[in-house]
Amino acid sequence: MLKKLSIADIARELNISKTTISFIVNKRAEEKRISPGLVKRVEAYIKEVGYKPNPIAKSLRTGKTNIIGLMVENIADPFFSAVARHIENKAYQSGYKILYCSTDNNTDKTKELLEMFRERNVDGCIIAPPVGVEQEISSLLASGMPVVFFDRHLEGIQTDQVEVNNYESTFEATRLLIAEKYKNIGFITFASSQTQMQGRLEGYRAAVSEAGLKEFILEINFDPDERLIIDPIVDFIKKHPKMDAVLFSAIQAGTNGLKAFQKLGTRVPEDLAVIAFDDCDLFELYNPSITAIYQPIDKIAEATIDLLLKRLHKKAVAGDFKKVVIPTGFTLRHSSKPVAVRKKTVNKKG
Amino acid sequence: MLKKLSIADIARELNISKTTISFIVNKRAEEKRISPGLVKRVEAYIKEVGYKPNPIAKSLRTGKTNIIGLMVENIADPFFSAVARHIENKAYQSGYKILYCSTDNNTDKTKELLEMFRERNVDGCIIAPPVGVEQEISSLLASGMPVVFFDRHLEGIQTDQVEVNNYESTFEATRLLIAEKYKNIGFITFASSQTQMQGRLEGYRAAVSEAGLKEFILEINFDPDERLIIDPIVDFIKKHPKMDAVLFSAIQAGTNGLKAFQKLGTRVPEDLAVIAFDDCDLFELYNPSITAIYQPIDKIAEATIDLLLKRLHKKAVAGDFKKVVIPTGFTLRHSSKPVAVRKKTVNKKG
DNA sequence: TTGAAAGCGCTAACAT
DNA sequence: ATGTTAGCGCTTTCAA
Repeated sequence: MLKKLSIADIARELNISKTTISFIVNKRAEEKRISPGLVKRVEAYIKEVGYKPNPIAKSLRTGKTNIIGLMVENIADPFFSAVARHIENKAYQSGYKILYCSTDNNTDKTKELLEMFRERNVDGCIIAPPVGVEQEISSLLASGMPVVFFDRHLEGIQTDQVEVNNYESTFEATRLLIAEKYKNIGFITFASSQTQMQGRLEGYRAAVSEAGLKEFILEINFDPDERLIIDPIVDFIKKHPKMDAVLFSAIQAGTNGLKAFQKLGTRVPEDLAVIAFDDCDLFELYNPSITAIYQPIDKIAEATIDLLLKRLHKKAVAGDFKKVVIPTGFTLRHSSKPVAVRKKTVNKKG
Repeated sequence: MLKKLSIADIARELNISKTTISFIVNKRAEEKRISPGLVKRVEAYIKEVGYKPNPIAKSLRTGKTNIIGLMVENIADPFFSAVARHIENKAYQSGYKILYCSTDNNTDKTKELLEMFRERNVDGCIIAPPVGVEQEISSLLASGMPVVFFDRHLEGIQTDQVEVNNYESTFEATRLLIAEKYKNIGFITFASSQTQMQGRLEGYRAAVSEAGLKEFILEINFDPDERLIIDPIVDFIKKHPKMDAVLFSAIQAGTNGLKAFQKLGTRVPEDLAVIAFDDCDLFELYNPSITAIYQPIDKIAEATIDLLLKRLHKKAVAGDFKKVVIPTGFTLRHSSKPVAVRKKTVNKKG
């Protein structure tokens, strides 16, 4: 392994200046009116010896890194990792690499991470922001850093953003349960002031209120330890025996909700009809299958990275921010309507 | 937003040299015997104005980037994203950031990505390698880049690696099915010459052969389009009506296998007993619950990043590579043993 | 049409 | 105990 060649080595070898080579390498030969002969000779030599400009030196000089900072709540979350995958694809196609990090919705950690993005000179950021970092994001924005929010936004901050129609999704889902004659519809969610969670909560509340029904809301403090999610759900269900349907606000609520049902022997939809926000294989294969609101992850990711790339390529007007709203989809399955003929369940016999 | 301060600004302001400041900032004041008074004055000023050294300039000078390259098959895969999460935690604790990318098991793409890691001067790489990039990895290693393999390795390449005991896992799982008196045990896997998949296949074959039973093997060409996984499974099951048990070699085989069962109306374990490699909520909540071999992802990730950090901190002896084998766990559920008293299933009535 | 040279911000060998 | 200075490899202004 020989030492990597620098532009100076090439210049010396070819007996021409670094400047000329730099122009050729950066495809500015024509603009700089370098003779085609020279261009050919240099390009041939570069290919022959496999010269690649050092991106770090380039960054130091230009201030550009060709790196995008991606900040999600948790990269292990299937939603965020799927978004990351799509973003990665598009970013690499445009020559950008991705530095990722997880916030855990921790404000202090997020602030550090934002500071890191600034120090590292990432060219732009894609962020699913926790509340409480408004000031830091504003400062980042003020310093000229392009920032695109996705999944949620921060009140009072003007920047590009991509979201699904959270309010409408739960509003319609709740109305569907109401149309099926459910009278006591619960909403199981996480305690969060994030905009997307607020939107989902408000959609539910509006539909229930419109129908003159009573609210049953459980707000769980999110914890990676799933027992701390399952147990409150168990308690909530026990506490409200009249509840005949439930809407889960997020995937972790839905899957842990099913685990709670298992503990309690709750029958779906006989004891409790169910609709879940976010879809997954489990909901398709569960018996009975679970009706779900799904987020078109590919569309969300693509809109997000497109917005950022437009900024990076200066195709977007400074100060003119876009808000893209992606509609969710709905997968109607068996958990959300009463069974006409009630079947005997095997569970009770076992 | 003022321009960021450089070490030169501080030097001018404090009327001392850049060198001194550099030593102080890099905690080498004592070693360089800088007077405590000065150290204090400088540190106070630095804190006051919030000076942070520019990591890019530092990288250019030192050749170190404090960036780790993480290369997985697909960051959207729950296994890999969970590994990524754990690695991220540990890496950030040690001051390293992570650049990630997905190979899709595509050789050409992987080669480009490896080249990118080299160009970008990442300090070390964590790689789940596809076959076919032996030469490129060797060259990377030869140039002094620390590389840790995980999930699988590449034949003939000496480097640190972390894996689970694939062979033993499927060997024991198959023996378990044999002990339950299953006679025609199938193995549903993906066509792959990767070491981990080969290990799982061989474990199955050894156990079947030991018991003098017949092999039933389905090798599917992996495709992100799940229909192209489900359909072959459906065909395979139809083609082998005598098959009474099946072992899935990976999560995508298992989940799509259940979808195939759904299409066919296959009853578990009455028609087909099941054990799956990799565990997930679906297997826990499916009816009947699915027995699974699980990979301790936290342990895998920790062993991997530890190995790399040891290299980066020069705590590992050059040329002395470690191979860490993490034992899988086994979650015995209801899909892997005959039901003593056959229950009538509700499915058939509905 | 091409080249010389300054400088991005930092580190470290070499003074003093 | 602290300072001078030469780069790391690149881009770009200015000059020729």
